[in-house]
Amino acid sequence: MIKEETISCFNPFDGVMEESDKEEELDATKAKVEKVREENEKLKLLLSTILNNYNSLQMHVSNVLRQQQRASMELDQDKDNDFDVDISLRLGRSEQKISKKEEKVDKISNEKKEESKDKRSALGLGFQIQSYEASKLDDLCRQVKNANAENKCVSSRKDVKTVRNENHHQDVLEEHEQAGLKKTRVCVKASCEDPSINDGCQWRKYGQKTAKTNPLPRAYYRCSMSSNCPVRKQVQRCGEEETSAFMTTYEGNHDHPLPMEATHMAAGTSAAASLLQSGSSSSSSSTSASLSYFFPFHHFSISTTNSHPTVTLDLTRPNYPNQSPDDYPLSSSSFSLNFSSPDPPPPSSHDNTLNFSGLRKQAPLSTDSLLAHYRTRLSGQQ
DNA sequence: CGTCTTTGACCGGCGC
DNA sequence: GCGCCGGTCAAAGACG
Repeated sequence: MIKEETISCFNPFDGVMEESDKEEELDATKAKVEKVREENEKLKLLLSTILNNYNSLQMHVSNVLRQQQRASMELDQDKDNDFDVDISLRLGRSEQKISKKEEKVDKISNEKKEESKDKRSALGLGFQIQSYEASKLDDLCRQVKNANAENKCVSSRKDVKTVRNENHHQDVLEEHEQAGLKKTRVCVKASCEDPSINDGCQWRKYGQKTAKTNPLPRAYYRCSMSSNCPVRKQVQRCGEEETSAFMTTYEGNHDHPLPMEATHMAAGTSAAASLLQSGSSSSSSSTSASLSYFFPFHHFSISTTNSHPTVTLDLTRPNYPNQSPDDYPLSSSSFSLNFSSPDPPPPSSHDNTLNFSGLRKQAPLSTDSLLAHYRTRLSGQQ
């Protein structure tokens, strides 16, 4: 190579020129190489920064998971101790013994949860954060319970006994019945493509009727997760114009454990039922705030129709008053329902209606989306 | 074959 | 007492 160059530079005139050209070329190439090296260093630095960020995020996620595990363990203990207390319409866990069949159902639902967890994220944040939030919900349930207890203490001696009684939710039900009131109902109005909204439970349809007041048929379902579960629900379209909105009415107490997806709704509806039980006087800030926590962006009201004390939760009607971002629930976007329709419902024909305002605004950037964001950046850089 | 849905019949509460 | 109406039952059919 050098020899060839020497030979080619044999011409004394051209040789000087070519030599200086070559040197310039060499310098330019060296400069280019240097630039590329610098860019390479920069890219390396950027990559290491991203990797550091990713690692720290992973650390954060693992911390969250650890906290969640601790919280869910406490949640289980609390459920065993006092979650069953105080709530008349309890769609959640009960004290009754679980049959083998129900255990099987529970196992299956847990397996399904694992599957869906994997689908949501490789790190499984969706489900984990739900259960982390569940511990918070449990705390709020206790707040509702305490608020109810305070109200009861004020009202009468008999009620004081009732509050102290472990099964006082049964007493409250009896009081309702004595007063001519039937079982507590919780209506949930939701926008949904499919009337059989995914509320975490398995339902078996046992009837359909066209009510006089509404030309659209009303479907009757009973819970099929347990053979003796007394919980019923009715599903009815809200009107011809709002074909995507359904009113789902829940009635009764589950006698079996529920999957986590169902306990979210159950905790909220239980809070609603507790609010009802404590009477119209319970429009205290704590109880309404608790309901706002369970159904953060939506409108809810209490009414009594045909002797049925009813809490109506309107998930089609956003309610976004002012609030600080610190008040965001951790994973409000994990709710299983589809809140697509912003249309307000027709004015309620119910009487004795108390309205409460939700306290929370928009869902924060979830950890899932944060991870997705980082993954996109990583894949783009590498 | 088991499970679920459909649908007409039936029952009980309520108002007149 | 009667009729209306909401809710439930249960047989038959559909479906996987």
